[in-house]
Amino acid sequence: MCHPIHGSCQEKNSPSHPCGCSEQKAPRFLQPFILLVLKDKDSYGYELIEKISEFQFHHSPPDVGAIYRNLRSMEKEGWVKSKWDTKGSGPAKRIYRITAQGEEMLHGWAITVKKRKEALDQFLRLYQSYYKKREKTERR
Amino acid sequence: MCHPIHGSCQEKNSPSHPCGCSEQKAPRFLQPFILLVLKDKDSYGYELIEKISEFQFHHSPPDVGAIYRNLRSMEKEGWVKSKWDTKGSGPAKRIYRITAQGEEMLHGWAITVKKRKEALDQFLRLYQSYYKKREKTERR
DNA sequence: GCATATATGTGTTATAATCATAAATATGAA
DNA sequence: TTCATATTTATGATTATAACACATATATGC
Repeated sequence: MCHPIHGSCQEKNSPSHPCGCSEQKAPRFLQPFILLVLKDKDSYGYELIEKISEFQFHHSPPDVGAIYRNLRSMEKEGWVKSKWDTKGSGPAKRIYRITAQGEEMLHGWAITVKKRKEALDQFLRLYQSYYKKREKTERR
Repeated sequence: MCHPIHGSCQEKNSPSHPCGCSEQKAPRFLQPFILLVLKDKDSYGYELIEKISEFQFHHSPPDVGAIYRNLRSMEKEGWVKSKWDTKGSGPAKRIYRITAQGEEMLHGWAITVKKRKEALDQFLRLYQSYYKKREKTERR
């Protein structure tokens, strides 16, 4: 198996593993979404949950635990770094910023995401050739 | 949680669950690919592995165990049905055919796949707006 | 007979998702 | 000033899934 955040990935620098994640069999995409949101602007767990929900990738908001655990392990791997923000109202926030390494990771993820998207396109084209635009009319 | 092949899906007929799978959080797509291939032509485990590999959805062929276990549970659910084929050379093949229920399932999957694809498009558009076509030049 | 290709399966472990809960801090209301 | 609520971070436990490894059976060609 090969998932960088859990450190079990062999041959991280092989040509087929541009970022250590591109060749995963069945990745979920919480990590790259976190990285992409952070690329735009430093943020923290609670806010990330809201922002990622807007992506409609996750019909329901991503799991709270998953967000925090991912952030921590991503920090351990060096893709992001955090500092406490005690300013502002409410409890202190742990603000995350994407690192240079994290951006490298994001580039790798982009390749993975693109491949996946193309496969889904291929699926949909074939599907539509079998059932001409069925889903337009028969949506319950 | 909601994955039909493992039978843990609550409220299968709710409006947000058109096929019992459309609202999954992070589905992998082996099942719909199997169904789509079967829609084209009856097939069996070993052949499905080859055909699905060609989809380049799975950079490496799908797990052998996953294929057979999925086929068995899909049959239990009624999406496909099988019969032994002893004709031809080599060991007997268990030939699968998609059922009417299976096609309903496939329609639901198509909605899921489309949503997922759109989210990935959204990811890629944002990504490319941050790094103008970086992956074209900096591919290692 | 024996290696090999084809074909179907099972067992186990590693990883990830999900659900439940805890705990701390500020805010506003009673 | 106490109490409920919103915000924020976090952990524990359970289940689901993926990945890897292995086992079995049948034909085919040497």
